Amino acid sequence: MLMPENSQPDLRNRLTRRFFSASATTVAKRLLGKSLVRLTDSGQWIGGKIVETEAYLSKDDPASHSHRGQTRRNLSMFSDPGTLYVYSIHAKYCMNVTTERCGIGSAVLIRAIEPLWGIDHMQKNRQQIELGRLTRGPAMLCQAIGVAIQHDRTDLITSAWLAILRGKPIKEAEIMATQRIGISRAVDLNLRFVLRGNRFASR
DNA sequence: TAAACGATCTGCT
DNA sequence: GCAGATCGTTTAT
Repeated sequence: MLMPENSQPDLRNRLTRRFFSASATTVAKRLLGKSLVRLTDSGQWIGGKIVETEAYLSKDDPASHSHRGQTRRNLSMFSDPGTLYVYSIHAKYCMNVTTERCGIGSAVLIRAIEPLWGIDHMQKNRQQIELGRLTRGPAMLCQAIGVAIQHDRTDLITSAWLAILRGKPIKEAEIMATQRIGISRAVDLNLRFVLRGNRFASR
């Protein structure tokens, strides 16, 4: 399951702007199985495989931060596709990637990864040894890979330290759609996507 | 400027 | 499984 400690993510497999230029729902599904990687200050790539995402739409989605239009907080959600949107909630941070096109305001919340690279580094970041509680939730994930509010607006296509890479293709049957977690509006939309049976997804 | 509210997590049962 | 911590942003006064 887990990759050998010494294997490195291959930056040649980086996703393009085109990948993120689809609807949030499509991108949310397609991000499953991709690798989220971050270069630390000490020159080490850390991260893992995306196993859980949620789509937040621009229209007809009252749960989306963009629903009431642009504010200071959600500005980056309206940027070019492939831009990082980091927001704070409950004194923690969560990360999204914008989708579709500039000015739309749709994005995908990355909720959980399967730890693969730099596990020891992520454990230190979180003061958490247990793998099952290392990156299992959007705020845990951000803390583990050291993403915070100052990284809002980072371009995932060109950034030297943060990237998403292609992985083994995922079959539709491996994807499970459920209600999104922790929201009070538009609860009936099935916009949360999980790699079926993966132990690193939340819940 | 005050009050309320989260796209949450942790620690303790 | 549940109560409580925690703090930036939004909304009300």
